[in-house]
Amino acid sequence: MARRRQAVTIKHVAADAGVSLQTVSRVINDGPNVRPAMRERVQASIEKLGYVPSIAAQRMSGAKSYLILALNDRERTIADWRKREGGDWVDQMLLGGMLKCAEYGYRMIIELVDTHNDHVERELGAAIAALQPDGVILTPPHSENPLITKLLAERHIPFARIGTRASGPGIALTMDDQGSARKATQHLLELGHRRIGFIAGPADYSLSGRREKGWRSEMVNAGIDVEDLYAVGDFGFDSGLRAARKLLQQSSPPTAILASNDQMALGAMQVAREMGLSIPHNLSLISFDNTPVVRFTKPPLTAVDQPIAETASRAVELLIGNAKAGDEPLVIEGSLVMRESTAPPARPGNE
Amino acid sequence: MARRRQAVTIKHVAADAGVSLQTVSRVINDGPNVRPAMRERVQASIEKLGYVPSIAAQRMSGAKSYLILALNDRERTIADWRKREGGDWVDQMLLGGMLKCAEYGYRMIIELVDTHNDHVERELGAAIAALQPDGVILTPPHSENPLITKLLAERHIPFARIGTRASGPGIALTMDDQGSARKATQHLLELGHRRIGFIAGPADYSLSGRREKGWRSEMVNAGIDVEDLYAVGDFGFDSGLRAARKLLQQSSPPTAILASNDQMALGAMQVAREMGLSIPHNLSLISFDNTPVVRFTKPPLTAVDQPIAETASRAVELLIGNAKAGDEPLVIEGSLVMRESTAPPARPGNE
DNA sequence: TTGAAAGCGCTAACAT
DNA sequence: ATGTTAGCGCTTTCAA
Repeated sequence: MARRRQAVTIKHVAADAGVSLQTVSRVINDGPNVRPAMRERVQASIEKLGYVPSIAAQRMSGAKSYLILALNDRERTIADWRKREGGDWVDQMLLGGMLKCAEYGYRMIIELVDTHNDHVERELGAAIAALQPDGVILTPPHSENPLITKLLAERHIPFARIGTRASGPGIALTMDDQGSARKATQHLLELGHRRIGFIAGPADYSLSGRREKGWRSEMVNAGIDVEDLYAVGDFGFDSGLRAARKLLQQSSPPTAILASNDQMALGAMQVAREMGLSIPHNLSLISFDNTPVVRFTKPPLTAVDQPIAETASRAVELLIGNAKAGDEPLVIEGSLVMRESTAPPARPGNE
Repeated sequence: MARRRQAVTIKHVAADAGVSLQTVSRVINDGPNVRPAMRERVQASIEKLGYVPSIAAQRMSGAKSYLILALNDRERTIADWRKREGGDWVDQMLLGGMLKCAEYGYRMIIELVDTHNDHVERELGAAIAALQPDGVILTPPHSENPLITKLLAERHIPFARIGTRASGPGIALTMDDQGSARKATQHLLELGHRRIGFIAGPADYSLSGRREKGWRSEMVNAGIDVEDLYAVGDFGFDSGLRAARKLLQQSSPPTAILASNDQMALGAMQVAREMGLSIPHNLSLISFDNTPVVRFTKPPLTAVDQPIAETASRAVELLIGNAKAGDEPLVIEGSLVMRESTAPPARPGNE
């Protein structure tokens, strides 16, 4: 194991520029009290020698680590990767978060941690001790795990909680699930649908509740009785199958369905096909998430886009401190991406 | 900026266990010359205090950084993420690489670098200086960029080159493109196809050549003239469209097509649909890569699976040094995933 | 088998 | 405005 040393250190630069270490350090960190001439001379040496500060050394002397930890649920993430169903949550996090990190000289490290685990604290504690990140991004369901938020708060590590409105320490960011659900429901309403079914996500995700609430409130606003229009799934394809059957195999079935995620929508699609219902002619369908797969179904699905990249990007900015966090949760609006799975109901006003 | 210190350091452990720093260090690193009793005592203190060594400090004193850098092409990766077409290269790298890293206490950091850039060396040099990774994983097209391999070799940083057979410094790993192409072609041959078209990838990817070679050699073996059965694309959907048209709009079109990646296969599918050719009845289709999207097409595509996760995992093992690298490139075999896009030709023996 | 001392590259605190 | 000193947490000499 060759003992590898830094090729060119602050010392080399100092020697080359004929100044003290401290002056070089000041230049690197944009510190005050350096004459422009001096600054330039040092900068020139830095360029010449191709000097880049060692993060490890910077960290050692109490400065920043330039590391942001993105915490994802271990079990779920690995399962998604293995299934290869096209979910791109992690990619979008990287797209938004990692690129924003890079802008400021930070790196993003993905860390997988089990929420349903006695040793969350141990696992997370170990990651923090080893890496000493300058900030942590929590994704659901970690965002609402008190064990995690407590630990982070105690250690005074800045953190962002994505996908939650719950108050508490840390910066809360939400993708406006409720508003998006309203938009989707409105769209269906405007097309003339009255019986709009809803497939909810599992209760242990708070966003499931918010999506449901958005749908429900629009329905109530429109004066529509919501009875028999509600089903629950677990975000999996099979649960979408079951939920859609329940909704569609009744005497007066919905003419449109809003599914709380893409996989359940795929399940609903399958049921429609089995029942000989053509989409969008006999059944309109809108899904949540807008993962890649909805572009390739027949027909392509109208879907609520979750602005994951944008949200991750904002989270990083907030953590790094180049943006100010308010007291209220930061709401990043999603959008409804129109494709070909929605149309007016076949028999307007049917019931 | 609160000057954050390590919560529990090696000193605390030493004090708690009543031994010297050095002894604790030996225990942490499984060093020699520690009596079992001593080791246990120290271990107990470590557990009790929840001590985890600081990577920064370890790195500072010349030890490992426990960081593996995974280098991906910036432009291509970002474009893929933005397109959201379901490519999951990065995810599979993480699945294989990151999990393997975790097994040994390492972390994997994804780094995006432009290959077609005068300052590749600068960019990479900066990342290395800042992070001081213990190993680097190169993905195409970096794997064959001499600027990069040279830099890494000079600095004596262990690195793996994925997707190349080229000799040179570093560990070469390939996913057996040629063998996979042979398998796919054989499968088509066994089904009774003779006129098997091939859509090649762009020439600047060496794997394009290997895939082509596999197809060509099987065809020659079977005594089939390959004329008019070959087209080239650039891995994009549109190029698949063009290539398929060229292949299919001739007097004696192929009864089967092997496309060098999924997106081009999608293009071919579209052309078939336009021409009223049903898959697999009138045209058999096999694609390379097996990204998520091929599960959702109609019909689902038979595809060559690229074992990215497995390859990344092996690369990490080799880099960390828990496996020995041979001189020859390590070949990780892909597999043909059977779905519904292949069948015997409509009129057996047609030409 | 154990411990003490030196130093890794850098920055904060304190001179000058 | 610049330089000097001390120390971060750890590992590697070297000494006992």
